[in-house]
Amino acid sequence: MKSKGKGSKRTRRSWSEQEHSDFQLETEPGSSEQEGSEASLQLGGTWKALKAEGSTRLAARRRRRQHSSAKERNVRRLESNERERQRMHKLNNAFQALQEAIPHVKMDKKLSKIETLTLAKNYIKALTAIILGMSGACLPHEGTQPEESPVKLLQRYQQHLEDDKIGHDDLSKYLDQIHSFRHSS
DNA sequence: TAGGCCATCTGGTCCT
DNA sequence: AGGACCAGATGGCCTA
Repeated sequence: MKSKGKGSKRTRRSWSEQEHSDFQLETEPGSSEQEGSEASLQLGGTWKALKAEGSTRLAARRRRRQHSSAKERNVRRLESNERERQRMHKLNNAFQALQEAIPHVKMDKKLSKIETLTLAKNYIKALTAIILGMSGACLPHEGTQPEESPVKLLQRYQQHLEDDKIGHDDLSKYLDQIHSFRHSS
């Protein structure tokens, strides 16, 4: 895993750190909040949200915001930041769990998020191909049964574990990917 | 040094 | 109304 200085992530000027300069701009009632928001959007280079929004909602939100003081908004923003941080941490934990659920990967290297998703997708496809192949082999009729429940498929898979019927394209693809990850690390 | 990846902040929208 | 979710922006760290 990459060693990333966690403390250094807060080097960007935060909302609360900007509060004094921002609040000084709020001298004219009714103009400060929205203008500040638009200015930040302009600086950010995105007008998508503004274009998409109706004027009614905008006005409602503007009224709502004007009722709260700068201090209250500051507190809500900080709370909101903390919630977002926790949400992202949970998301990262889920990514970590997913990575550990993929065999032959967790000991090798830290996968990026896109690598984790791609590998998991291929792994699922490989397992699905194997299970479908096995279930098809022991069915009385030709072909597979798409309507068969995953539970039944899993049961068939468990019944035929000792048959070792491996060798599908998806599995090869998955194994190739594992191999490339190992060699790239 | 450029590019990839990431954490965090932020404002908007959706949902309960 | 407030929290969850989302996407854009920003800046730091790491590696080729």
